Amino acid sequence: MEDSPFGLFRKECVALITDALRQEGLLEKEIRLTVPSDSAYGDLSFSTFALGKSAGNDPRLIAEGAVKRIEASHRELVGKVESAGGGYVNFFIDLTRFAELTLGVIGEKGRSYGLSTTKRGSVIVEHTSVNPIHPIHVGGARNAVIGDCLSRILRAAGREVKAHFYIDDVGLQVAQASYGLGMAGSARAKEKSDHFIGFIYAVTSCAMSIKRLRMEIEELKVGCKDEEARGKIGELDDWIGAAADLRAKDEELFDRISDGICAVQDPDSEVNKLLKRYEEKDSGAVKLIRGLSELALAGFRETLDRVGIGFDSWDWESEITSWSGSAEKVVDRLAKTEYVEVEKGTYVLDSELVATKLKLKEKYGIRTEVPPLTLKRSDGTTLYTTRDIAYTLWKFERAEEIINVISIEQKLPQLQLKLALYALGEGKLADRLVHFSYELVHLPGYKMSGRRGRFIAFDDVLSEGVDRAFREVTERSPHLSEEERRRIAEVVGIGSVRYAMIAVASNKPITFTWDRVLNFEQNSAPFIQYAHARASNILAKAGSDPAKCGPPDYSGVQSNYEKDLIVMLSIFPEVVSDAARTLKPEMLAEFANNLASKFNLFYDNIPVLKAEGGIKAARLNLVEATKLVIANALSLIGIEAPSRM
RNA sequence: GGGUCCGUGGCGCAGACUGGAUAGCGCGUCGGCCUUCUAAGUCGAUGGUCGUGGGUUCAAAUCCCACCGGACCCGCCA
Repeated sequence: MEDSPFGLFRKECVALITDALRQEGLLEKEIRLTVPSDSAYGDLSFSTFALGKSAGNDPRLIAEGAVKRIEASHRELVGKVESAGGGYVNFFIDLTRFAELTLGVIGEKGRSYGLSTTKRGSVIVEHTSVNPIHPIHVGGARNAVIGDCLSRILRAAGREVKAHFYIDDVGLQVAQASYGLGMAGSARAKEKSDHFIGFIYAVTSCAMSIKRLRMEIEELKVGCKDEEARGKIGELDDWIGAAADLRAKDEELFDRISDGICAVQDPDSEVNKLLKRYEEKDSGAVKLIRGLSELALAGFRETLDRVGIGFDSWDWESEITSWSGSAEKVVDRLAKTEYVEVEKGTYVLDSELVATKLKLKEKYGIRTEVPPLTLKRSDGTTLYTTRDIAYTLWKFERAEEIINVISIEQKLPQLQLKLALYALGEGKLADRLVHFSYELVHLPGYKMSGRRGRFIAFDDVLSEGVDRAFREVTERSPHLSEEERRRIAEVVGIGSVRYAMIAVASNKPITFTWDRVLNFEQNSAPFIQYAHARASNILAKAGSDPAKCGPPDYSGVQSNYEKDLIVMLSIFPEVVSDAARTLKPEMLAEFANNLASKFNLFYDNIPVLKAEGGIKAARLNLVEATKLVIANALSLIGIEAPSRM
């Protein structure tokens, strides 16, 4: 790994403490330095408590001895060294040299500062992959933003990344929506096409659920099972409520689909037949289902383009898994193993047997029985996870590692997928398959449900964000042209949504509220963008020829404001590699926010344009470097950095 | 019922992988700062037994166990 400026300082500290301890006859095999809780304790520190414990010495004496040795050694970036706290060796940066080094490296590398130059192997990041039956809602938005940020960060860390969108057009839901679309006749989209499909799907699933529940309730009443019937009636009420909301949006279209479904004896079996025909590539089914999927995808592309999310590959499930026969082949291969049973015409993988026989329970932290996985329906069609096994093999022909960004709800099927790979003798692939799971986005008061048409669409969040940003920029910068205010509003509004989606750790649920997502104050994209705009403004006012200030004098850059800023800039490459290693895109958001915060303190306390000569030159370099690193950090989370706001 | 994840001031979060010095930040509330590089900023005040109880350790928000609370999963859906 190439060294960040801070990494060089760390290396020097490690070398100094190693040498000192060796001279004292106390060598630790691994030196671990920590960043102190307070900068009064230095920039890195070493704790001698553990050494004191194992060597039976007083930690304080060890620390004091080490400091004496280090003080006598040659130092480059390390300035002062102190012992403190009864067992710490605290290292302080020599700011003049460190500023020169850090700002020199940033100036030299420019936009590539923070990016790794080492190539580190290929990886497919599969993300978003929203079913083409409704628009991308806020839950899918979280997936899309996380996946896109992961792709950007891994790419920055030297991985050869391909972003893939898996189009699940062989799913039952798509068949259902397509069945409804068939009933809609000549109705065409008046709105964005994926929103239109979302409406069709919700109406269809409502109508079908209501019909099914009514029949089930009848049967239960005939059988005198009143208790169960009451439960179903509650469910039915919920669907009827959803249906009423949908009907209010477009009565004519609603009635056409709803009446159509009422007239059919068994719509569920009709949907299943449609799906079967699609898997068999029947041309009528293909036309209908592909037509619907394309409509939805056109909408997705529009939305994703707007937020700067692009894909290297759009993978049709039908082509890769069903029509190519690869899913069928997976079933055949698995059927030959001892793990698959044929029950009532279905193929079932005994996941539990795979886990126990191949001793995978401990590896995957499984403490209970793993439920079996049905591979094929009794009508011969395949199930999602089965096709996903085939798709996974397909992806492994194209990359060494796979990261699937899929919500936590699919934890079990993702585990079963790995177990299935092991059953196939492809355990090595399973080990290079990562399920990057993230928690759901909840709505306050009700549960999101595409089937009921109850969700908040990503498009609506973006529009609202941009509208609010436009009002904000108009109020603050009325002198800018409308065109420029529109452009800034787009960057700021969308940035704030992206930031909100990425800033919370992915294993924590988010409760969606407009004010939280569209926050323009601290800990938000606009806050960071604003710091960037301020830095840009200083540079613009400084003019194009900073060289006339003379050579930079870094000995004049000694305040804590400047120091904190420089240290922050110097750790950026480490933040990128840590975020890539631990798959934590939120680290970039946090870093950018902290950097902006440090810059604001510097901005309010340290004059730049009014400084003179070499000091002015040094500060201008610092501002330039800050502007650059903010932009670099933001670009890794897909947020643009405007120069005016 | 079983499993997984989460629980940090009134609200929203960071810190937990890799234990270390006084637990950080934002919002909110109250009070300041624009004749000085854009106030989407900033300063001060307010507010926390880090869910509870044990354990390990020189040292626990962090590791282990139990319990409580919430979310999610346990389909011939995805």
